[in-house]
Amino acid sequence: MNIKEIAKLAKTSASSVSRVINSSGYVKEEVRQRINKVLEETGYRPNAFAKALHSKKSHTIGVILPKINATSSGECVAGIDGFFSAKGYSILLGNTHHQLNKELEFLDIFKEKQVDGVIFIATVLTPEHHKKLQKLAIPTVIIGQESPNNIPCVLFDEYHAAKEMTQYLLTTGKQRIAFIGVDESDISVGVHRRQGYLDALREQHIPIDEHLLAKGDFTHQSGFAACRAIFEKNTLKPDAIFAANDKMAIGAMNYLFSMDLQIPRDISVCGVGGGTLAQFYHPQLTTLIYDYKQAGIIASDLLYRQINKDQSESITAHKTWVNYQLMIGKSTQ
Amino acid sequence: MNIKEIAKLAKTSASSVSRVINSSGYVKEEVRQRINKVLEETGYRPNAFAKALHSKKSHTIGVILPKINATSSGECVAGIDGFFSAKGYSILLGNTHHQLNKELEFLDIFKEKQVDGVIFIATVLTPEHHKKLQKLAIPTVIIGQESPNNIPCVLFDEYHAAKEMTQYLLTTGKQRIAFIGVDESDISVGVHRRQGYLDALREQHIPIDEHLLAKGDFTHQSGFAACRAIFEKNTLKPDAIFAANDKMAIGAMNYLFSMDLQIPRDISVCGVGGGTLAQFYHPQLTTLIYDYKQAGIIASDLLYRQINKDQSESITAHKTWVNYQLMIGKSTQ
DNA sequence: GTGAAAGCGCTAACAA
DNA sequence: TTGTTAGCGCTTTCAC
Repeated sequence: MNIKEIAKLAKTSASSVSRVINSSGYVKEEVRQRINKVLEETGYRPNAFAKALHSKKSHTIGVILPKINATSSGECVAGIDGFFSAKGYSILLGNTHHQLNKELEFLDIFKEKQVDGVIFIATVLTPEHHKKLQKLAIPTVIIGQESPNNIPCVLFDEYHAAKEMTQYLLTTGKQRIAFIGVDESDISVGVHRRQGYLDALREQHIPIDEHLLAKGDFTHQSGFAACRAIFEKNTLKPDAIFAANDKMAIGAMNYLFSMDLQIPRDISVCGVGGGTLAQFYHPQLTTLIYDYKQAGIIASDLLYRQINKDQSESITAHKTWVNYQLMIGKSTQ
Repeated sequence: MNIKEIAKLAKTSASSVSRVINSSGYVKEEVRQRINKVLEETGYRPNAFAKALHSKKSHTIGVILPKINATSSGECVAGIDGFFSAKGYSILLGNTHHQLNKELEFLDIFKEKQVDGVIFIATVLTPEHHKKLQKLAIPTVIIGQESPNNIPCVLFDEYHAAKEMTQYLLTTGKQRIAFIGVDESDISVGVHRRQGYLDALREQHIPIDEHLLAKGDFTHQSGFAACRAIFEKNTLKPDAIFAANDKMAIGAMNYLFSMDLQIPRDISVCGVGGGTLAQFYHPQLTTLIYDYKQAGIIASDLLYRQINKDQSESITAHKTWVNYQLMIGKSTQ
């Protein structure tokens, strides 16, 4: 069913039908009613492709993310979707399963599908990414990593958050704080969070003990393993564990439970994230809350303005920071 | 950059460029190389709209779901995405935030955007849904609810799963098993899970005590509240609590902890879901595991076959069941 | 082997 | 007010 057939049924021309659908231009009331009736009866929907082909607007936003079935991504997408669906845009999903080449592929697909903008929930940004992003010339916003080109990005203040968490642990009297981080290729988490931890210790003149540092890969299992490694390596056990995310913190706790240690009586544990896992765990996990949904909304707003920027608009800042919040639970004391 | 410009740069015609891009028809090797070179240099991507306008295929699948930032939906989408992105399709997201009218809206949008198929992760299906689905005439698969039209659906065997869980609780010697369900408008969860529970009790000739039945709305808070209501209403306390999902189970546990009860020593608790929350909770939650990702994959496969059905293909069954698995944790004994 | 031309469904400029 | 017409970028006959 196309616009011409509708026109024929309503005994008028395609243009008039178009005018009625888009409420543009004049159509005599009588004709308008005839057209509306046919529209109603047929349940006709204009073909978005033909429309987009003409308008060069797809009203679609591409979202690239590492893992859709992860809390942070899910929240982010919820925020993006909330913002954009209210504005009449749809979300095209690009789930990379943490494969870098997939990210580049999706940028190509999105280009083909003529998305009006791209939101990139990034983990690792290679020079190749930058080249491609530059070449694409589609409005883009990055969440979670800095970009060297001046693509706007929405960032979590990992450094200060981790520092504040460490400082908090220090104020509770902890002296041997272990840190479970991730690989440095992830700048935000692997580098900045660890640096915040290190600097907090340094400022209190607490020597860094390399044996208290371990690495995981975001999973419970790796948190469990990292915690075990730390315990087996140190005769002088840690009195607190700071994991770079909640899942690893909970993995660590599960190791501690298996060793019959009580939390927080024997040892404090904290993480980063602040999802339902942390909130409803028992004991409730002390964590840093990042509002991922909010990040999604902020990114959407930045993107939307880029897409509809009027000439006079002043240049927006390239970096926007999302606030964090230290949530003190029952897993530290 | 369009195909004509490419043609001009390669000193040939649009047709030949098209032939090279789609490897259809003959092109002299020399010309082919010239074209490929230009393609390479320009990073040209054909406009998917123009293509789709012609082929009537968008290579896009619309997915409608109640809440993207929920474990089950996220897993489902991950499964769908895994299947379809391998086949060269993209996913268009329709996040309804549990608003029924949004579901209908998305069906319209998807129709406009010419999706090749729709996967509907359903919560509640009204007659209006059926009417619309029928009218759309787009290949569709429903996950999680039955459809009266013969739209293929992927179902979780809620009834037998709930029954088996209840039977398990009975074998552990429990006599007063409370049930925290949800509203009956959700047939799968609200009706079938409860029915499984009720029938398991009936078969053991255990009288149903209305005071042991409560309702929540899937949230932790409602699980907490429902559990409190049950405790306050009954002088003879329950010895087990079966919640219709894990979140409510954990809400219930948190109430029990607040009453200084020990789990499972004083009371058993179990849920349905089997995500990370259940798996890594302490004590590990006894639960029914549904493989949502698998459901997504199965649904995708059904949809894919519908889309590319060859005339001779035998009619597929309308209902496909996804297996469940009883995971016995440490929250019951 | 190749290019000109028609057409996919829609919008917008233009003429009536 | 209305209808005719010319594209949007691509694919696909159909002549050459």
